[in-house]
Amino acid sequence: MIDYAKALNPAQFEAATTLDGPVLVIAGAGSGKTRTIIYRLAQLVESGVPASSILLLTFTRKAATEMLDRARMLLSGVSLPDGDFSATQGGTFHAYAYSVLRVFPPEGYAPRLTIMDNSDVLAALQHCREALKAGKGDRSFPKNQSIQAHLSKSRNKELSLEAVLGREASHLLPHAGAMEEMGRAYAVYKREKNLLDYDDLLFLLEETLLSRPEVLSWCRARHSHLMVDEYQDTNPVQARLAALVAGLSPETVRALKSAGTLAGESPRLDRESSGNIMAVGDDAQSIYAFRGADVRNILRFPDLFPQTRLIRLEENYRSVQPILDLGNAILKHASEGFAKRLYTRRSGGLKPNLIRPISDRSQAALVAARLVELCRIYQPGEIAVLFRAGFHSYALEVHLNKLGLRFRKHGGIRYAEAAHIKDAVSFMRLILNPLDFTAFARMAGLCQGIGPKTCLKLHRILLAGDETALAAAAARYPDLSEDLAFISAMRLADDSPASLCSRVIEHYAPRLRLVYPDDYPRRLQGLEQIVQIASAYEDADLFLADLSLDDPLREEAEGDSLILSTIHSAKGLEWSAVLILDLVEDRFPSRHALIRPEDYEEERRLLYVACTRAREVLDLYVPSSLYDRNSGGTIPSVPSPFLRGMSPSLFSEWRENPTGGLTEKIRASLRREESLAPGKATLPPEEPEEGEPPVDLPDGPASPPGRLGFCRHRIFGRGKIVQFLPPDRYRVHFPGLGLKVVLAPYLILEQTP
DNA sequence: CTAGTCACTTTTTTT
DNA sequence: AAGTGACTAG
Repeated sequence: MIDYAKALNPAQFEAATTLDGPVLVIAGAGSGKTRTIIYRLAQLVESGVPASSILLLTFTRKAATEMLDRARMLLSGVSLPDGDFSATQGGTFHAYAYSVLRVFPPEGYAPRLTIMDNSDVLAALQHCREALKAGKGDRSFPKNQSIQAHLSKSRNKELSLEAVLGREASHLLPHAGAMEEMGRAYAVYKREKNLLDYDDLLFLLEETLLSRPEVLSWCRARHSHLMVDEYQDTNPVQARLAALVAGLSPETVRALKSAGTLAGESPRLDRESSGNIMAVGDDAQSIYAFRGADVRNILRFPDLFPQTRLIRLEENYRSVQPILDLGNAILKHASEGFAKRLYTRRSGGLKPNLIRPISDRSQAALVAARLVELCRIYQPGEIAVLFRAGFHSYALEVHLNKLGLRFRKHGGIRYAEAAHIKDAVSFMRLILNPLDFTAFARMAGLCQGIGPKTCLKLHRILLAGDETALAAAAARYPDLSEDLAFISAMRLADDSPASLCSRVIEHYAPRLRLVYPDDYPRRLQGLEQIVQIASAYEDADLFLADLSLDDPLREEAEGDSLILSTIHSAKGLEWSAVLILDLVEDRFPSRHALIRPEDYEEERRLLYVACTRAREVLDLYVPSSLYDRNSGGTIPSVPSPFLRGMSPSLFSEWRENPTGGLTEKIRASLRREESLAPGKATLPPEEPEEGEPPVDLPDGPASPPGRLGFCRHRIFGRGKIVQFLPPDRYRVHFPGLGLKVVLAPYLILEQTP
């Protein structure tokens, strides 16, 4: 038997041994959350709950399998009726939704559903755009990328498109009608072709569970115990799905859906259900609001389940105290007061390093040198470089390649979205789903002489279902004829996913050689890899779904590679040494997050998440200048407002000297140093200083008189209004921060005498 | 209609 | 650095 009381602290013990009823665990960063979940799994199985009745929803399937592996190790040697955790299902909400919808296809859909990834959606939107002639010749019309982002946001946040645009892209409001029209065309497109996008998975599952009691019962019977990790990052549908499966009545969920909250209503559990749900999360680590996640979900969990037992894990086992001090300092300035203070019993530890390279170019060199140094102390897999956005690491990647340092990049481009993989996959998709126009277009487009128009024509023939007519039309294009013959042969073959895969590659390889003559071998190797992965599957459609949902191709040898990762992809992970890049304004916080206070706060939590990934070493890089692709030169940068004004005692400060070495700076804060520099005013975000804005500002076109003058902004402080941008924005110059465009409601105008 | 070239912007984060 | 739009020659 496992000695749970010995292995866990009292709070963890309580969480791991509370097996019935709703539980909410608020787990601070590094507080042993994973450990607690693992022990609870073990405890559940020990107490006789079949492993197959436990559903573990996490943010990646990798996180789920990792937990299950560790649980299996824990229970090895303990003989149990059903100790095999492979029976436990775990993964994302999306993967779970697919697993149900696959068994119960929604009304109007054929049983074999194909899941679209990002680029498939863009291709589909392009198609709709052409069909509708939307925004033709209009340069101000949004790009597909942006249309996709806003349509999806509108669904996930459950707001009208207009509301979403009004909040974050009001310049697109004139196009709201056309965008909505495209959205409708896109919905029709998906349905006709039997395709689902990521959002459909969630909403169609909800629709199914609400309208078909037998499916709901099936789900509840299948999984009596539900655990949801990273609950602070669930969006409203996800929260409703979890609540439904856990036993909340469909009526209650409907009320929740229409009102957004349960005002006055008292939630009801269905009698048949167990109400066994454990939500785990940390409101201070909520970083997915951009895709509709709502922190209020975790705060209101007890309203949904009134009998909820609330457990807090507060002791930190991960980081040394100086790192926690910085984390606490970051949260201290947060506008919503998180009553949170991380502490550890670990004593000692180094202060985080605050390093100021001369430019972002030299930052890459310094980081690379530092990584070499750290590799002498830690395994490469114990070291990570984190950054705000995928492209921030490009310069570093070049350097690492030059030095021959192996690294793995997390986040950014997905392996499964590489062109050659998508090519091969589109053959497989077409074999499974003849209606999949997206795949058809991709395949046909590979053939010489076929463009978008021909493609459309051919597909129309294909839809009519006349095989001979299609063959006749394709006769003009020998490549295509071959492809079609190959596909119909494969449809009859009924191969295993792996052999299907290898036969597709065999067929596609000559084409690959023509299209990518330069790196043909590398790409072919990448393709062979997917055969390996496919061999783990019994059903080809499951394999393809996972390819879109989980990117299993990303797995590679770990341990001997450094990790480069976006902060979002670093969620839930930890390393001995963590280096954070580009802590300067415009990059971190991202320039997109400066307009609305709530976005700005999310950036702050993002930095908090990044810092709390580190166990022992934490380096923060603040380059003094950034390469500017417009001018071709470098421009001075402003340190991130999250760091300005922080006590210098939190850091060891280093400055790059002209020879490329580092000099330690003793007890001088960024802020002091900056205000010593002549002519450069500094404006710490939370306590703005008064400063005369420069007079030689570019003046905008004529604006209503009397409206210009000075104003205040909660984050940026006092600034001079330079230009009024109808209908509701101002261009304002903030001393030390430069020009910003700000929404009028966030400004307090000063009276001009 | 396709396919190639050129200039231009755009670019957060994920399922 | 990649994707997009416009333009032109076949």
